[in-house]
Amino acid sequence: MITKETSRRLDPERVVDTALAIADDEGPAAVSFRKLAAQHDVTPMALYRHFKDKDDLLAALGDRLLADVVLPEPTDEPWDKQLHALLTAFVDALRAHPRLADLTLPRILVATPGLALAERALELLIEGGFSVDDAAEIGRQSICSLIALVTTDPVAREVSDPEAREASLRRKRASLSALSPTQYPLVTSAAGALICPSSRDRYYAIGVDLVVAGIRGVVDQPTLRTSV
Amino acid sequence: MITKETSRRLDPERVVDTALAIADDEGPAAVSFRKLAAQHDVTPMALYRHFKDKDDLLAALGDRLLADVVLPEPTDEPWDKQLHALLTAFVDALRAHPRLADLTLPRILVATPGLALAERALELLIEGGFSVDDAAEIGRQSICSLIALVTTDPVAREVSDPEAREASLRRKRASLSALSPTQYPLVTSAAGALICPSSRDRYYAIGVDLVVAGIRGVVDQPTLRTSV
DNA sequence: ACCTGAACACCGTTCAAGT
DNA sequence: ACCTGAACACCGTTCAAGT
Repeated sequence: MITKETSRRLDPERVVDTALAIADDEGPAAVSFRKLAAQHDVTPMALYRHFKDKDDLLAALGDRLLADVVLPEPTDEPWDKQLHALLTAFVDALRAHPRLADLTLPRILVATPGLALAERALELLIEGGFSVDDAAEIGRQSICSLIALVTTDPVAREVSDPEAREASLRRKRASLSALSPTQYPLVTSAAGALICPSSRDRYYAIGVDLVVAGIRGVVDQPTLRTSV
Repeated sequence: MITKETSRRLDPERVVDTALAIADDEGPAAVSFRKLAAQHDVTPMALYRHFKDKDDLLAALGDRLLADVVLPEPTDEPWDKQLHALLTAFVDALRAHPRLADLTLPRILVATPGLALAERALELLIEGGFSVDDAAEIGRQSICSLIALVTTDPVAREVSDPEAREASLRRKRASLSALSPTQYPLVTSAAGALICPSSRDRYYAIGVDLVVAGIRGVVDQPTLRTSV
């Protein structure tokens, strides 16, 4: 029994692999059908058999990231602790690909791992006392915040080239230290922390803490009571 | 005394005006030097006298948005109430241009209105009990969250074309209602709220509330005490 | 200083055609 | 079903040149 790989010269999964690699170090804008085709010894048009258009390819990248989310098992801890663990799992998956984190948003309610995440988040929020609709709204916004957290990861944001990265940091530092300390006393004295956080782990820990603390603080808050 | 407009055929501010208009309804990617040049009866290359490159043009757009921020006067209310007002002012300026909100992030510590906002935010956070460095970190993350809030504004996100918008909403609703209600009971029952929030004002109100509640909840929290 | 013209090295995507 | 070839309508940007 011989493999029937006669007609399938192109494996879509392998195309996504190389797209992921390109996007990781040059950003999603640098991913092009022409580049991918060249790397797979094929005409650009061949890709259209496997991806409807570029958006479809990027959607596949988003699905890849979501597939890396490992949901924590339910425990008997309070809802907010479990939500914290759930959101940390989400962030942990995205952290590996900071430039692509955005791509997950439109895929969450489509890809299976995204749906599982959403379902569990709603469960916990409702356990926390939110109505179904409020849970949906709060959950949506929390996910957006965390994606933004990853997207703006100050460590990974710059180009992979470490020398260009250093140059950009120096430029930022210079522009801040050129400011008048009497006009902007706090901005100038916080320059270091504003430009680059002390540690990447701490950055993400604070990010998730802020989101969960926000949710905890907003239960039974007047804004949610507003009809409309 | 006659106007000396002999040599300046091209007014950079007017170019930014039309770039803003294009970006507002087709997104920043649709802004091109060639299109702008055509609309101003000039060669694409003429723009390079006024903008170093496309990034420089987009930076000018970011500055435009920041210029619309109207900082509230300091009052004698508690720090968190004042911070709420400050962040609301920021969001209010960005809301007018949801597709461009991202462009402000790299300009905040550069443009004057952004610096004023940052300085005031740091003041209030320090008044709230944060160290200078923690205030910087928390402030940075809060701004990122709010930009994401605007960027993902579910009402304005889709194309301006209201018919295409309706079609996209229908497609999303259909994809959610195709899910198994036994497997995803909450996602399916919250479908409406997940796809589109009830009101735009409420959406933004909840967004700012969440951020401020998060900050309030995180004062004196263990994560911030971690050295490093 | 400000603008033009031609050119280079890219894009996504359509359409008709091959096997 | 899967891939090719040629073409269309775009991009940003460089370089040399005009006034």
